[in-house]
Amino acid sequence: MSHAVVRTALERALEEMGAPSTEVHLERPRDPAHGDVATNVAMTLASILRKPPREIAEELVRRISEGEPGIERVEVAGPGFLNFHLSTDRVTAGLREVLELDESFGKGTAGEGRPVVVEFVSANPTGPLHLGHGRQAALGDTISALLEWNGWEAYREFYYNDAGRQIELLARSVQARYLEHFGRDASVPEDGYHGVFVIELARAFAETAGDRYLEDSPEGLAEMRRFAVDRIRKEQDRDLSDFGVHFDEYYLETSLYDEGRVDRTIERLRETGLVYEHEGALWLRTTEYGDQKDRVMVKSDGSPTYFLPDVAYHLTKWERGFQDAINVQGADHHGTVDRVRAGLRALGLPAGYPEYVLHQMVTVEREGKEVKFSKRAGSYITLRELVEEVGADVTRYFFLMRKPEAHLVFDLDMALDQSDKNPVYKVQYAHARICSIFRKAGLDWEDVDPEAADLTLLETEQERELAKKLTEFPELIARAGAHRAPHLVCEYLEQTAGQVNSWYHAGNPTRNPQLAVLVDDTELRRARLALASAIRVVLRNGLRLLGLNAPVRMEKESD
RNA sequence: GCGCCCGUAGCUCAGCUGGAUAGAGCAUCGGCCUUCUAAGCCGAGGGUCCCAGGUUCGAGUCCUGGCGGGCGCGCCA
Repeated sequence: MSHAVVRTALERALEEMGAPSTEVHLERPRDPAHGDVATNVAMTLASILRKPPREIAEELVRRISEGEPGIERVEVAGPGFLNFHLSTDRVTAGLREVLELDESFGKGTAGEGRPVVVEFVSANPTGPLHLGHGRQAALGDTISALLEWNGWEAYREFYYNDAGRQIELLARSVQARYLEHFGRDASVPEDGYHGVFVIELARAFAETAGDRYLEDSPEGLAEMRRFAVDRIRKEQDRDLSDFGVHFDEYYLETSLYDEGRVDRTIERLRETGLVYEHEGALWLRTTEYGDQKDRVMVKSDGSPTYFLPDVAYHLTKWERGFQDAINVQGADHHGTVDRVRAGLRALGLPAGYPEYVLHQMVTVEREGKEVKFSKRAGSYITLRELVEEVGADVTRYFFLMRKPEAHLVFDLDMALDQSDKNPVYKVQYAHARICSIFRKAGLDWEDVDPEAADLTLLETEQERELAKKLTEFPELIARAGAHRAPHLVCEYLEQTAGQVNSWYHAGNPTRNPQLAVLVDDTELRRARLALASAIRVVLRNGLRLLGLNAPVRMEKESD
């Protein structure tokens, strides 16, 4: 790539000067006037060489500017920066690579094909998914995609807590509504589930089971539990599927008990010598590994706490061959991180396993005020309600556009706006506009032969900047993947779309026919079509990575 | 009280391994409509980067101490 030219030139010049070998840091200057590539080596070497940075910089310039191919000129600027201006062919040559690689442009190999399990959503089957789950679904799915783009083998996993007390409460809640359905006196437990969906569940259950469970019985409750969990799981699956999220595996907590993994985990922990009894309960000395306090594994009544199956579950990840595991969870669960890791370390797993991406909560605002309405769940807005109102693409993008650890304000007014003010539409429009140029020209993008185009004709500043932006895409994907940061992709797409839209509009034939893609000059037209085609590739790849559509044309929704 | 996260323009937020004059969108203001689609375009104003120290050629970024907000600190899940 273009940076390589500069790097080799710099390294050679430094060697000639007898400078100690250092990491040469190259960066893309924000201001185009500062050239295409810049470096601060002269400044970092100043103290080592005991020379003023500008003096070092000037010597480097003397050694480099002597006819280095691809480098048009080098300048010293500011306190000692070196600014490289590349020749246009060096800047635009990258476009050929974009077109050749097409759907795989942006892919990297950092993961070397290694497997990584990404756990996310992991909602209890006790009600409809809320917005926190939605954010998590978008994050987990996209982080998985980012890892795949960087050469990992991502495995999307959903852990079902189908064994605990919450399930019992759900069953009790359904039972109460069931009795009410038949006109009996009953009330939902105080800490039970009060949403409308419980009434729906009870009614549906009454329709299939009839009135034969009006007497309180273990069998009846078990039937209701099974029925409710099954229904809710199906509903959650449908909501996630409509949101474009699919899992490779649903791991059931009950299976940990059924397969004896929980008991085996206790045994293995006992062998570490970190287990002790206190006031009738069984504890693990997690403080040994940095936890705030020791944790109870088995309560004095003989039942395990949540901690134990959690450790057993994460142990299976390691045993299933995942040396890398990422958990996407709400930040309200961060208290469990240290203890789970401590439990795993006691069993010999490495520190820091698994890795966590903790995200903050979501609030929805309309006209600057928070809205909390919900028809079905009562106290919270469901994912489905939001998706039905603004669409899956907009919902996904909005959940991804902020870094996970920051609180997210979902602006409904902006989400419902179908103009370029809405970042999602802005990016999709940019893509559709480029596609429309090809329609207008009566061409398919496949018809564009990058080899036949003279890309040095793309010499306006706007086109050079655009070409640079497009060729930065792979680097961006690498960084976003390494940081587990989908929001960087959103930011990149929005910036790129802005540049694209402005390039497109500048070439409006009624205003500046000479700047239009479809100019009369055949050679220039060919070059611009190649650029347009490269734009299409990058925008589409970015949108797909985020799990959004890349529409060829935009249909206005009239309502 | 202890731990984690956040604090950047009126609002919502970016800001890479510490770099040049701190950026974007929304909102506001000014100018543009017979289109490679004006649900748009061009331009402008707007800043104590929470505060105080420190590290160094250089700090929004790193360190220490405060302040403000969120979350977590059960033999709950």
